[in-house]
Amino acid sequence: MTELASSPRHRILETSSRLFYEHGYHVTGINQIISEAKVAKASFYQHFPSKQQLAQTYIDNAITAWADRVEDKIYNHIDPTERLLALFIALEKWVMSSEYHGCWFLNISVEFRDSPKLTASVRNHKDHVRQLILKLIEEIKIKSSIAEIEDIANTTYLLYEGGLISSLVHRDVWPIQAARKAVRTLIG
Amino acid sequence: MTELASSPRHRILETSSRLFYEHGYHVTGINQIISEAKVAKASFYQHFPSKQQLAQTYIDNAITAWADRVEDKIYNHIDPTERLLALFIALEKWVMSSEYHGCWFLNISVEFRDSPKLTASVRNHKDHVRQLILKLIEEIKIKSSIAEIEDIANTTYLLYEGGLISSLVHRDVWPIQAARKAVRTLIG
Amino acid sequence: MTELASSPRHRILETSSRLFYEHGYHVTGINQIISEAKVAKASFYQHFPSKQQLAQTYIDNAITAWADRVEDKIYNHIDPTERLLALFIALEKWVMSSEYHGCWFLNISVEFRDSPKLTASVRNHKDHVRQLILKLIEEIKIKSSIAEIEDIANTTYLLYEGGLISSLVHRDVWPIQAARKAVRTLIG
Amino acid sequence: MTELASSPRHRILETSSRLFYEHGYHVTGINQIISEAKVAKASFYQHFPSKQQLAQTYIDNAITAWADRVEDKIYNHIDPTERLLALFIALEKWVMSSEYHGCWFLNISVEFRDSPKLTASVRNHKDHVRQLILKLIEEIKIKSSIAEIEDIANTTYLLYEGGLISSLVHRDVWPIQAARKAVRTLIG
DNA sequence: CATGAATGAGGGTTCATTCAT
DNA sequence: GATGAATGAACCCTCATTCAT
Repeated sequence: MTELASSPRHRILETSSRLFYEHGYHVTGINQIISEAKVAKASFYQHFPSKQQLAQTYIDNAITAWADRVEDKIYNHIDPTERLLALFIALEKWVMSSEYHGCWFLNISVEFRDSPKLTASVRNHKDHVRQLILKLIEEIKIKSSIAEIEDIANTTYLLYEGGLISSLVHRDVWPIQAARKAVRTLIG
Repeated sequence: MTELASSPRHRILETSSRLFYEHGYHVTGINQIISEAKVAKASFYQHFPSKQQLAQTYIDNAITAWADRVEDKIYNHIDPTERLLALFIALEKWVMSSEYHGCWFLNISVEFRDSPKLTASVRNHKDHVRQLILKLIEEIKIKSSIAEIEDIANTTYLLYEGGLISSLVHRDVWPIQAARKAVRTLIG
Repeated sequence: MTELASSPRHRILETSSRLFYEHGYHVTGINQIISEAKVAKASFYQHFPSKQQLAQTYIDNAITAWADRVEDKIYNHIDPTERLLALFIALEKWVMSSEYHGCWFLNISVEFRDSPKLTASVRNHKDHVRQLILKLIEEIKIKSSIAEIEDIANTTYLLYEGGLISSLVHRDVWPIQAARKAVRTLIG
Repeated sequence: MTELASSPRHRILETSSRLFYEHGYHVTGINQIISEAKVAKASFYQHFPSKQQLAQTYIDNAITAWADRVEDKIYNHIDPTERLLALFIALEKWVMSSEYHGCWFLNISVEFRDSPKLTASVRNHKDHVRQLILKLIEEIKIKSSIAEIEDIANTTYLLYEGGLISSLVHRDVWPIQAARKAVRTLIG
């Protein structure tokens, strides 16, 4: 941590992250952010040149935080299969916590379909997710061909993403549970 | 047809649908809509009581249009398996047309995560999609148990949704192709 | 009566009179009038060239109606003093009916301080009221000098007007009752 | 003084007070106010949350200013009777200045007959005026009974209010002069 | 480094009025 | 004579941003 918990910059980031995630970028105004973060308006622009730039920082931070959290969950386990399933179980808990407002990154992709830079960040992140899944599948199916492994990885990735978005749509945990079940069957 | 192609109401609907889909609801202003639809501002409000209500109409129309288009594509085929795959193939064509800006309904779900009414419309629609897939799977796997069929339907649905959202994220057709391949394997 | 009770013109007049009186001219829109009067918009403009012109008609009608109503109340009595007091008693009943929203004419004078034509109508009307009071005082104080009678008439008029406006301000009947008491004392 | 004469807030208040008084609240738009006050639109809303709230501030200020001005005029005199009449004389001068557009407070009561908060402010103010008159009458009629004093106070108050509103209606100073004459007679 | 006042452009909505039928 | 669709201007208000201190 390079910044104190109560630094203005930190408060802006915390507050805006919460608001962007819960309600969306476009419906969240600067005034709401600075008011809830208890920061002066000019202070905001001292730390972030624009709202758009804040969004970029928000994404970058979210990507890092995701990686940290998920790697924790995964490498708690030793068994390769359990490592893969940990991905789904973590998501289940999150969805059930009723603070789920969709996937941070998919939401951004949708809200910023016009912004090449931000969508590229999300694309890169999701590519990493796919690589991670691929690596985990490799550990599980060590005897399978590369092509087969890639197919399973893609399928797993799509089930994961389908679970992410459908849990938002249906406001229920069943999609991510169904995804886990399908993956379980898939990897034998 | 109750309205001529050039009626103001029709033009508003066409224009706003395009803009909402391509760029999003919140970044599209009334001024942009009426200017591109070549309609006076008060004419807009003669036909729609509010921008929010226009969004609701937009969704309802999109749901109807989706059903029409998809049932066409599906029931062109006789073979049950081809019927199911037609769902994916149609999507592939759409994504490849480079006019793909994500799923109309998932986008709405994300952009309106705070609006219970609109998200309910999308949820209902996606439930219908799931029912449709279930029906198609039933035709294919006539000998399987209900539980098995339901699992396959859920998996297929999640792959479809995963393909929809991932095609937007990656701006590529591979996700929906991978989904089709997985479904092909799944239904044997 | 030159018009049927349900003619469009009549309905417009009835509705707008009620709305203008209860809420005011400027806060009452054409749309509200035609909607409550169940009249098409173009029909409205067939009968009245403008909203302003409707206001003029509204005033003129109100003035006539006032004269009709008041002369009724007054000439029910024979005793000159009771005739004068009838003016106040009628007002008391109106204020107590809790449908009192101020004096039709004073309200107009205030709401249209910029419009010479409408304020002139009200001024003429109030001059008539003053003449009426003068005539009634003359009947009562037949032995007094003209100057004395004029003073009493002016005082009575001012008490009446003060009662009218103060009943609105205080939303209570006491002002008009106090005015009546003062007049009673005044005329001995 | 907490604000310089040329502060935006001050200019908004000065301009809107003038416009509200001269032409009325509902016919005065925000655009007119900010244009004449030479203030940006957003600056307006930095100082006042809404036009309605500006009206409330306008009333409160007018009430304070009234009290200041009137107490000045009254307590310039020592003789109790002259103190009471000073109330009427001040009004005469104002009406004759030809900048008279009615009583600030009565105008508000009429224009905002639907707004309980604003009418309550006016009602309170007018109650204070009545108390002030009562106090002045007490000083004059020290030998009279309480009931008698109250009657005289009420009558004086109603004559004052009648003079206020009738000076607007007739666009002439005679009503307030007649009111003064009546009060003169009344207090003997 | 931190601030609150000030801003231009635009947000969504409603106004009184006119037009074609 | 009656209608509902269409209009330009104006409504009140909020946006992301900058400036002077």
